Amino acid sequence: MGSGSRYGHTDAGARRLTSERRERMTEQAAHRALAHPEPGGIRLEDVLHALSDPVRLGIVRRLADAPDALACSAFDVPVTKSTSTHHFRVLRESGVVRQTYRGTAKLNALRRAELDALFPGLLDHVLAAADAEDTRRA
Amino acid sequence: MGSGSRYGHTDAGARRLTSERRERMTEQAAHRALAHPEPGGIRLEDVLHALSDPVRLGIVRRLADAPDALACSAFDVPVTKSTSTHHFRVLRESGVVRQTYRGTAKLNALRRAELDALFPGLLDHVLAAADAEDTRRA
DNA sequence: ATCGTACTACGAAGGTTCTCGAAGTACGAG
DNA sequence: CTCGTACTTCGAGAACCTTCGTAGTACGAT
Repeated sequence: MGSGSRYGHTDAGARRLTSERRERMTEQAAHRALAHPEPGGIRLEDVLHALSDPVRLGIVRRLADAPDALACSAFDVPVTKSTSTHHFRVLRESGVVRQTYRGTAKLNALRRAELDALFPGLLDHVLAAADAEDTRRA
Repeated sequence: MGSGSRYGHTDAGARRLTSERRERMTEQAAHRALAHPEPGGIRLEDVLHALSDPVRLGIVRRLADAPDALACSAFDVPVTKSTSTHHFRVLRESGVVRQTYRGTAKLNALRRAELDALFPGLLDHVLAAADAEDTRRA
């Protein structure tokens, strides 16, 4: 999980996610390993970026209310399967969720404890803010 | 400040900022009015998106430490003037900062009270998270 | 009136993101 | 083994973001 440069010509520009595109599914499934950032490699800006998309924020909110990990198919997202895959990957690579295979399903769990250790209260307040916005607009 | 569609073919896609590009500087300066979203029009996703850029987060952090409003030129951002203008506009249009003219300067102030009313504790926790990340990496 | 400082608008480049459809792989059930 | 379900990869398109340089406007001071 190196850091890829992004946007523009200067080194001071934003840096965000890297993808492990070169790892084919065959191999991924073989050793059942999905690349996750270590806690120390989780960056605030990536987390905020991940949460700034309505589809992904919806996924995270749903996940926060679930007692257990959920398969990708358990979410009612307004996009196709392939787009859904993309969003789950962004969430995983930013460190927001942890994904594990289980049979044909891929389980998703919020990395609550790790995020709380890094950024105390942040996730809860974002979730509360999302709820507050819902209430306000209702 | 309508909402423009963004990305892709479906209506379910993300929606974010609109720009008031058509207002020329002449007119802006004339009636000294910059478009700001009303408190009710501030959206969580826009705020998170605004804060997910390192340049903008830096601006917001500096602003949070300042007792008074600061001119754009008071910030030591690693980009050119025109790029800086862009970032300040994103911050303004997302509702994070309030901008007012004063002579040739444009003063920037965090919309703390309004943001706290909408999303209690969110801004403080993002700022704290940014500090925590700094500390951790030092 | 002229000058300098502060900020803006415009046009463009280059990369990223979100989206889709079609085809493919992995796994468990029958 | 074959089938169905779950998820992925690939290829593509459109919109968007960040960045820049150049040229321009606004305001205060000289």
